[in-house]
Amino acid sequence: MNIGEVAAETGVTAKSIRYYESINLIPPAERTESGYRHYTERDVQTLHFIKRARGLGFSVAEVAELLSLYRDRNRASGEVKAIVEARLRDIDGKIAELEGIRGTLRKLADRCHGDDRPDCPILDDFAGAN
Amino acid sequence: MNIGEVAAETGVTAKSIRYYESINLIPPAERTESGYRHYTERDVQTLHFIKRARGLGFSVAEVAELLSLYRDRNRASGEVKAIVEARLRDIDGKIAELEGIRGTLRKLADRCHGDDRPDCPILDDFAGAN
DNA sequence: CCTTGACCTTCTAGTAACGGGAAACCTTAT
DNA sequence: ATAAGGTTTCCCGTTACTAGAAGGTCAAGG
Repeated sequence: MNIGEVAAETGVTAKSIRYYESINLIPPAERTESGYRHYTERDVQTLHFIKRARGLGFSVAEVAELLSLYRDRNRASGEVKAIVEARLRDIDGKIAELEGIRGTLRKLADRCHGDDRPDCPILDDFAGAN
Repeated sequence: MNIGEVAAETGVTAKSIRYYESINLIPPAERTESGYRHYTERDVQTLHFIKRARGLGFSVAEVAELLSLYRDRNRASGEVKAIVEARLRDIDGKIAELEGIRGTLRKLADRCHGDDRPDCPILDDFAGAN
């Protein structure tokens, strides 16, 4: 398969596939005589793995770790779980932060009448008024 | 005040202050004879405003809009509120996305024993096993 | 055989919002 | 006078790509 077919099948763009190759997330693809990249079913599976992990918010660096654990038939599942737990803590922190912000903004927005008048508690707050 | 003093007082780094000037978020600072930037109390207030808005997750572009509304004594509070409501929708979307991911990862992590054995439902999932 | 259009190749530049660090200049204190 | 510490500009690096340019390749149709 060439890169376009793989892109269509995996949902990873050709640009991204080349990018992943350039940063060594995936090994360099085989080339046809004319220089086109050529992929096997195994490469497609790897890209599915990457897409899934990226979709769950893992950074490319984390995906690289996960992939290397995936390829190591002797890995300890504890290592994988540790990465996932770290990501979960990260997510919990982000959700908490966003909820805090949401609470603040919700209160400010509710106190702003939001019409043509210039009076605005939101801007007053940002400007430091109490 | 020097840039360093302003940085200390506002919590915005000198680097960021120069950056904000470079992108015209704030007007160019006055300069002393020798070229040092010189700030007034008003500049400090503006930076407090920026810091507050950035801390609530508004992009620099949004902060620029908010600042210009803040400076316009005739603005309609509705414009401000619209920006905040848009940000709130954005936050709701992000929280929902993160909660979805969290649910998925939580389930996967709970099914992984996380010890020295290689067997790992997390990697199985990423690899496409059902 | 030639052309056309859809692919493919590499390369560069841009994105958001700065942080790091270099080289050179200024200020303040001793 | 000199040392320490602040400031200046400038360029690179960060994340994970996307956009686009210039040019080679492949398959189909006339």
